[in-house]
Amino acid sequence: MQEKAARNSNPTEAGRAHDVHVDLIAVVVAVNGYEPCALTIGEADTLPSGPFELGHRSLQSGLRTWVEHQTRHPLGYIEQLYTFADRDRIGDEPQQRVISISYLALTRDEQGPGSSSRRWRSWYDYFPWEDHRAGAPPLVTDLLEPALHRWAASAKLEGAGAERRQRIAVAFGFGDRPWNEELVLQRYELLYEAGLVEEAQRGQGPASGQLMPGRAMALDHRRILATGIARLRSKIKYRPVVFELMPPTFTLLQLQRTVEALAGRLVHKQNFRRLIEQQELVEETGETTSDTGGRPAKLFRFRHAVQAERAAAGTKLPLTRS
Amino acid sequence: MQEKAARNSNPTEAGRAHDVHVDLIAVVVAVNGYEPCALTIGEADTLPSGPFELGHRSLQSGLRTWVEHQTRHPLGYIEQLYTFADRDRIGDEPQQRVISISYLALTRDEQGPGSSSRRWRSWYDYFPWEDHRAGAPPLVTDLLEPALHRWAASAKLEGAGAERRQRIAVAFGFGDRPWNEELVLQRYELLYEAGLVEEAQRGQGPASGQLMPGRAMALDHRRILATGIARLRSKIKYRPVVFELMPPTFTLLQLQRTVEALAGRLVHKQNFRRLIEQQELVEETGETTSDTGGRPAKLFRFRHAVQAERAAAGTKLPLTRS
DNA sequence: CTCCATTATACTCATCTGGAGCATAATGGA
DNA sequence: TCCATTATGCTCCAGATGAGTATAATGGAG
Repeated sequence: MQEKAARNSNPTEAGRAHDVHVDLIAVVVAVNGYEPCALTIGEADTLPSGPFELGHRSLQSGLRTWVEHQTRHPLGYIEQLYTFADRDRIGDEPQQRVISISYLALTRDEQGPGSSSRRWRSWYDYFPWEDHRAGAPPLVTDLLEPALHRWAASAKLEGAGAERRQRIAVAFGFGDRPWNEELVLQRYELLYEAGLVEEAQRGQGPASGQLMPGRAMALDHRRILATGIARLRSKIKYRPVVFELMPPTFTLLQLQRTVEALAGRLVHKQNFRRLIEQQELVEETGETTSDTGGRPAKLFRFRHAVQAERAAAGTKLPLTRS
Repeated sequence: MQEKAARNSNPTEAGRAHDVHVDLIAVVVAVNGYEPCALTIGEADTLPSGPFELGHRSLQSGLRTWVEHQTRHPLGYIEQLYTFADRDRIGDEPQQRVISISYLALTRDEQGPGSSSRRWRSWYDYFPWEDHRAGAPPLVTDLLEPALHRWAASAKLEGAGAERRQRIAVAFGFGDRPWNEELVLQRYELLYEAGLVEEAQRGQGPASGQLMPGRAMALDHRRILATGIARLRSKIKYRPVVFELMPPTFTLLQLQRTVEALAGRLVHKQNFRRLIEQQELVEETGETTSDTGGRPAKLFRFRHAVQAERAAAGTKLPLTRS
């Protein structure tokens, strides 16, 4: 009844509202051996997914069902990423509309049974330009930068070249700009726009032009993966989500290496510890391990209590205290 | 073809994937007279919305079409909010599944023609407990706090009461905890869970128990509005989106009052200016106005260039510089 | 057994940033 | 002319952050 009130007052609505196919799709992340990995299925590079059905209690539970069926891998933390619809990028004419509701899930790779259909692959296989842990990869300055600048130079409209150059510089940190690890999606979309990734050339006949290194994925899955990486890189900075990827106990260096794997860049060791400890995110277990070589390291565990205690603001407004 | 690869490897898929009705729904925000307003339609408290159709080029353009048809109001900035599916909250049995893809849009109230079907209403009409510009509203301590604590006390399971009390304290800033203006959705959901808002009692027969002040909305629109407010309150802190709500030129105090209207709390005047100016978000027009009383104020305009120049990180990791 | 490479952990120091408040400058109206 | 009011500039202080130095435990090489 209220349903009606909500829809009536528009002109083109003449009963021809039509239904749409809805897919649930997951970016499942784990960090294995300090490599950040995404879960894929089949031989193709495909993210786990499946249609949203009547039987599903909710979007999340539907997603859980699909992923666990397809990969035999249980999911822990889940959050919604984004809802995509314009699949025209892939080049298939939309006879019927498909919508993809994407999710980010964090787990650990407990090697259970049934791992045949599941495959972890480092996300840097798909985005080799994103790993700056050993400094900017040569690939960036040797291949990406010149290719992107050629694309900028090929702009037809007045001023469009300069605008492209600026977008490129901001996204990739060229010139004296800083590298911003969060701009994963912007970088991928720039490369797509410049025709430098395989997905951009699908449906265009035989491959034309030079492609940048990095595995392609099915459909628009690489874009969805980029969205997930960007979200995670952003989120680790203001929410204690890294711990979803850690074993129950760990050393501070293990924690640091995991963060570095995700962020794709190195952090200052002493300051990292200070940050973690002053926020009281962890507590000592009392045990130590010398598996790491050198002086034995204390083992810590996540203080689950912080989840409830805090809500983590992130002020950037000069609020008044009183 | 790859489509197939993506869907084949799951067990329950036996051709019975079914289609779903997809609605696009908008939280359209403007600040009128320092009151943050949402756009509603009809007599009911309903957000503008309409079904996603084959004719729509993309989700966003579909949304634009609906909102502009329903309200004759052009939209500027748009971003996706969240995709909702579990309408069971409203109490209607799902014969068919409905999915709502919600968007946040920012505009200014240029009073054009055809405003009959449009209606701006302060979002504090719906969430009176969210306006802390004049300090915590009496409503919070006089009504909400006792009612929520009664609910916490009514918990059956062991420990559940304490857990509820903690959630309440964090969400509303009780005890010596700080008020966090971003937790709009958590607060609404707590009140919903506690049965203190009208929506929670729909389909439950005649109203039972005491309701908190604040207008209800159709369906789950109030939850969607809460999501939009939360997103906006968070976003103004790290992206220059306020300017979408400002006239072309403005004084710094006008800008400040607008931010305060959105955040629901006061900011420190001098520090606010410092923040704005050091980030070079605005530039002087060279003119002044004395409409404000007292010493005439300089007029500023937004430096649109910053959109391109920066990408705004938000580091919270102790990165190494080299 | 000693030395050394390696990792862990504790401090120090300079700088930056954000929260607060004081002081001075222009207005219009009483 | 005085005053209320708003605008705007500047100082101060405390806590957070970036960076580096110093010391503590290990295991393994010689």
